[in-house]
Amino acid sequence: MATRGKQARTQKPSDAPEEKARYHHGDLRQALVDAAVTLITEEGFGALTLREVARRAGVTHAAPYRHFADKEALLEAVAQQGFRAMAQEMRERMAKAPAGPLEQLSAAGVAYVLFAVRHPPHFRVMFGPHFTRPLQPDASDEGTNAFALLVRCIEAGQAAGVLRPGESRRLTLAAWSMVHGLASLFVDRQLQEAGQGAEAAEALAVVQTRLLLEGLTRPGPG
Amino acid sequence: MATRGKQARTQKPSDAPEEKARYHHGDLRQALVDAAVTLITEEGFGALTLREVARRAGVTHAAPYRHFADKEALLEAVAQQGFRAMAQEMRERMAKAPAGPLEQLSAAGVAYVLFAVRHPPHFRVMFGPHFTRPLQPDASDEGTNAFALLVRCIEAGQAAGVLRPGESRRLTLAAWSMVHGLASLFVDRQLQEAGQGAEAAEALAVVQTRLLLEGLTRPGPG
DNA sequence: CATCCATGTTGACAGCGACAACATGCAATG
DNA sequence: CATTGCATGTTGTCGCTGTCAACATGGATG
Repeated sequence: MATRGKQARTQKPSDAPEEKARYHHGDLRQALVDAAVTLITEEGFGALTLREVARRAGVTHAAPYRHFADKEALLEAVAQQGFRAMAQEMRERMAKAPAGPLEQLSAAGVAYVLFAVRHPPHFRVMFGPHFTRPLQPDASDEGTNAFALLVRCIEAGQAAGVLRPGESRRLTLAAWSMVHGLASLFVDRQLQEAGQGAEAAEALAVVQTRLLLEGLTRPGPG
Repeated sequence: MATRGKQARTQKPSDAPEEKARYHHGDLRQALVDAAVTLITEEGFGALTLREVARRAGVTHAAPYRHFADKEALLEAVAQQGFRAMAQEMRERMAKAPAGPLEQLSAAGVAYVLFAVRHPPHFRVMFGPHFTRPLQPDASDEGTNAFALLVRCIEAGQAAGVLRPGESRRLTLAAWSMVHGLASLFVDRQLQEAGQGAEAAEALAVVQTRLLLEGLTRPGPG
């Protein structure tokens, strides 16, 4: 959405095989991705049609096939964009938070939930039932992997002695399940009572993150 | 799936307006629901077609419209069946668990995750992005509401003094988020490393439930 | 036995995903 | 600058789908 802009025009095509979209339309590939997201936002998944996406991008119904093998490939691009954006938002919020491991973990979790609330189409495509083939490895590599960020927070907290020791993946899975569940419930409109805005989601995420850290059981005497 | 069987045949149609399916086919309405679930399981959501569902039920392509207003109405029936089945499985597992509030809560959570793992199509339809209109109230009323079961467990635990006091809905949301997130991650194949079987899911759900109760932070001295 | 109406069928239409054949225009090459 | 190649976009087509209207059928009711 923000990190777009035209690419360098003097580059050889063989240098950047992924960004080959600047001929007639300018950047049809990205325009199609954006149109798909807008369409899902406005009309829902049932209205997501390759032909309508093409219409909104101002091209004919077969033009998308020059950039995507099929409808699913377009959704894969949406998912990849989503994974990148989510990881970036998490990193940004963590940078603004205090340096402590618990604060970093909380920031990561809140950012995870907030991304889902602010970008429901991306979140749903990323984790929804829309893919028949597994997502390309690029969608889960280092720079775009939110899970890796959680793992690092957890291990830092264990190293600092503020988190329960043991297999870090267990703790990570607990944190991931919590924020993913909260995000899913928001996106799937199961939490209407709690309010729909990003502020409500943020407040809820903060509270729930703390609950996860401290546990549901009654705190010991003292 | 199991609780089917032909309904009483001597009943007046006006007495049971919901179960009006036993004329030519016998019970086409339920057969269509079952065929839809099977089709999703075998071929994925992309292959879910009213015409294919009709084919598998042995009727022509327009027959489903005598039982469902449109494709979405068929999915609504799948979701309702799912909500009922999930609540029932949770009740059954809670009945087999010890009577303590924590044990009951754990049983409810584990059953929630297990339902999702064992019935992915139902779970995805129930919480997925497939509906343009909100689910019928029947899908979220008493007998079919898993959330209500969680609330009762939480409040019982608070009354017994073993759970943190305060707004019960906050604790309930934490528990719901955890199990819903775990279930979603399983169903959406984000947890391949942890194994795919129901046993792996059950073990993981038990561990994660305990982690939620006790918290991620290091237990105090003593 | 006669009738009615819920249930199932047939036929049709517009829209969709996907492919093949064709048209266009940038850009590298001379 | 003119030529040419190939990435990009267009047109036309196919089978399939969701949905509707008109029609056929046969159990239940009298």
